Amino acid sequence: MKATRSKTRYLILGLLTEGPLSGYEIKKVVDIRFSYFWSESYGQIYPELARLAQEGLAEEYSAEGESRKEKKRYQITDRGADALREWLQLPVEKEVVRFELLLKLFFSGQLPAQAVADHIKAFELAHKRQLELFRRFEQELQETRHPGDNHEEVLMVLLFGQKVGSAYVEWSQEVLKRLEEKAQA
Amino acid sequence: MKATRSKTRYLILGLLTEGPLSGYEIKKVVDIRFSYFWSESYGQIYPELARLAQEGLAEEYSAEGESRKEKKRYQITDRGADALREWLQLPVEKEVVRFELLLKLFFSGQLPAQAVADHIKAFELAHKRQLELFRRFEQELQETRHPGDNHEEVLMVLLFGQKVGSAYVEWSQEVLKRLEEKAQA
DNA sequence: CGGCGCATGTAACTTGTTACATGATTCC
DNA sequence: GGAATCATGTAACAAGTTACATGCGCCG
Repeated sequence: MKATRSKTRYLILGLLTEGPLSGYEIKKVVDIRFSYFWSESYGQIYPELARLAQEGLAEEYSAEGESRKEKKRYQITDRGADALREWLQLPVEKEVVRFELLLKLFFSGQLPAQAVADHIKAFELAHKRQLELFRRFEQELQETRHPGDNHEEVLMVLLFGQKVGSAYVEWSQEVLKRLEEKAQA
Repeated sequence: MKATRSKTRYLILGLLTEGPLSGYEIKKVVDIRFSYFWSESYGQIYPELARLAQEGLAEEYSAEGESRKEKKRYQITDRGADALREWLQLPVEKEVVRFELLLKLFFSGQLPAQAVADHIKAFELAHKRQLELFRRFEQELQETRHPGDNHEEVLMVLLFGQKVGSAYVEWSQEVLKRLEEKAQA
């Protein structure tokens, strides 16, 4: 059974439903907007765009007014939109996560207590910062919303980041407390 | 820069600190105990065990009393323990997560509301079940604890699963509520 | 005109999964 | 005796990252 087809193509098709984009722009959007739940590299994006074009799910787009060459934008085709919808309806595969931090915590008996605490603190700090970014992004969103966009969806995805991020931070604080108690015992 | 070395070897070394194990047993432990934050396949484990043995970080272990052949257990060497400790102290790399569910939610404008709700419900159910498993595992732990084991560490890792799992479930419920409101509007 | 950011792409590599081959042992 | 599970391993493939090559256009 070939369970997994790469999801890169559907990410691309999804983004193209909002308008034509180049490979470079796709990478930008993913890095900036999706960073907390997705990632893609150029090595994935460019070949996949070429495949999509070859299979007729996307096609090169030439702007009317703009004679800007050197920017190869693609737009989605009807067949591409069908393929996207089909995939959207398929059940979500079990997500595979790998938390190096938890591995290190699990085996931290081999280590001075301070070293583990440092790992946890770094994790806590990173996610506190991320929560701050979420907060700012949410405000930004409230100011620019207008009907017809996918605002509600964006907010629900954002809420995921916020809820999970908060759980990370709370957990960090609880664990740091326990590590301290343990050190004093 | 070659940032990432595979972490499989450190997982193995970590498990071997608690006693000799075979490849098959390692897979079992990871599947049962680590499933919510780690995964490994035989295709990773067996070759890595061979490499560890070749590099002198682990070695084949022959049980004294047991003449059970067909079971190739490995034990960690001093050099292996050093390598593990060294890795444990290195900063944790940024975890890469990919949530297909969020991708589908993000693009769900292309889809009937019911289809998205089904995805969320499946996610909610899966994590509710997982929380139930956590609860049972925690009880089991309380009954079998004794000094010298890595009980505190196990509990802290478990707490992560519980906190994050709860966040997943809460988020699901909030999103389902929003989807319903949206459908009625 | 030099450097930086924009932009496209690819080749080499690493990582990881899956499917298969093979055989022993256990339990019904 | 047949099914399930224990057990080890590998080969083929899929997925994904990184580093590099290349060149344009703009700004100071």
